[in-house]
Amino acid sequence: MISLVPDIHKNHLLAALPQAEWQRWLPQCESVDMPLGQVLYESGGTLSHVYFPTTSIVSMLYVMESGASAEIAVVGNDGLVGISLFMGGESTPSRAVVQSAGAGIRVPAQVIKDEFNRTGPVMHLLLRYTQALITQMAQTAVCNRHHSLDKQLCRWLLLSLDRLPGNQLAMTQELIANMLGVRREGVTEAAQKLQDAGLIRYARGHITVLDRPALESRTCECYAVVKKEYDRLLPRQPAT
Amino acid sequence: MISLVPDIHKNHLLAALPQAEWQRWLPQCESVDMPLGQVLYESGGTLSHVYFPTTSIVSMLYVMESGASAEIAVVGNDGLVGISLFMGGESTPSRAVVQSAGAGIRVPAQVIKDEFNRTGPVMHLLLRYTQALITQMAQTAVCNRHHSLDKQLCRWLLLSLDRLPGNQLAMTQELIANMLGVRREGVTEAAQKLQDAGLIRYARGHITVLDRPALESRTCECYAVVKKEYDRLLPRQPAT
DNA sequence: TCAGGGATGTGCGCTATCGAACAAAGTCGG
DNA sequence: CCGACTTTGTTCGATAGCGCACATCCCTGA
Repeated sequence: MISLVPDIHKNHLLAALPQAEWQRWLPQCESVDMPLGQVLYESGGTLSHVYFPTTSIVSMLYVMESGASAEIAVVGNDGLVGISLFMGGESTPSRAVVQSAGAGIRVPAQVIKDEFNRTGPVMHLLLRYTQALITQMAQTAVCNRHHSLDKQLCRWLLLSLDRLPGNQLAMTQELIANMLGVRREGVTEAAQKLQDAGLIRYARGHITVLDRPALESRTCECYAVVKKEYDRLLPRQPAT
Repeated sequence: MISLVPDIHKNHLLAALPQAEWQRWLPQCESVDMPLGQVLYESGGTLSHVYFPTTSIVSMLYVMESGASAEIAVVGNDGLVGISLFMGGESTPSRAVVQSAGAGIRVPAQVIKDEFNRTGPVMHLLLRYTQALITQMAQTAVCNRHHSLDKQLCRWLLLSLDRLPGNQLAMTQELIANMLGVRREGVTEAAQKLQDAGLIRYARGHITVLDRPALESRTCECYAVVKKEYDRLLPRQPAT
């Protein structure tokens, strides 16, 4: 019953599967609301479901003993949250938090494990997605090391934008600072530069991107590396 | 013929496999020398073999347009180089370089793919290893963001040491700087502190760790997080 | 309509790290 | 044993980002 989960094609990963595949587990899918700040899982915790965001964004972030945090990767309508279920580890030392409110589709953990273990197209798609995620994490490490906050903010905006419909995102500077692992004031300053240059407009937790190409020209190479790898590993034409 | 590749048990990943598994592809294994600086694969390049280091260490690093570099993960006798082969991407945007000369075992790409596709214990072990590697990369990102060079150097020394036999490593400060993505002078300074404190001794490319516990107490939480996750995902008792 | 609180703006001293230039010491081949 | 090269040590000014304190602004709800 596709009517049960009309959003299923809004998640690129699900959309990329041959019908025959996802129709099998469609009955197990469930549309869920994902409010800002919701913690999908805690560091070291077990996962009851896998989440496929459709109009939301989820951050994988690591929270240190000191309370400081850093984003490791971002997942939106291009992917899924909970790879450790099929990778075999069952948990990870990071936390998954809804960073931009919206909707998603969730599937019970056992269902995704069973699908994975059929070792067919689903497995290979999930593995390719995992590799794309690995690239994102690797590039985050590089970017954290070498690039200025200004550039990192551009990268972050673009990565988020790519994973949402539209050119807006609801996000305070405070939250962005937590993701990037920097001070809120630093984000204020960097965002101001972008606003002064006419690339974005923001007000009290709402950011609108006005000039995306300019944003791309201001970011570091990291954004392009990640995007290219996602496009390579997960082409958007529907399989079949 | 185990005599062909006597070192096979020196790689923990291989050692963790049930005999029945690796005996199947043992004939395809090949002991190789891995000299310092050898590039196992280039960013975006294809892999002809998968490498299981035994007494060597391999760094996955990303080299930026500017020439600056940063290590993403380190692989030693605990793992393998070339996960993209079975993850389905065939390549990655990073480079794999031998960081500490030694030996390893290599297996033709097709063999590892075939083994993986049997979807048995080999596959699950490789996936769990991949998840451990993911944790390492994630923690690298966090560490790059928040921790001082001093602490990062300790983490790096410990991670390297864990992946080598003995308590020595052959490594110039210049090379370490490339891995950490910092200036060589910074490494000199940090290493001096450690030497003054009697934790290590180094001379022209040779580092001896004298007081490992002290090193562990000086490092950041990142080391323990990674180690714990490796131990959890890849317990050392031989399977079967 | 007014108070309260969330969100953003600003200034200031501080520190880690950078970039560059150069010195000293150890190693190796001839 | 000598010279060239590699490796390590030192200094100095520049700078990005930090931590803190506080000002301002604007939305919301009573």
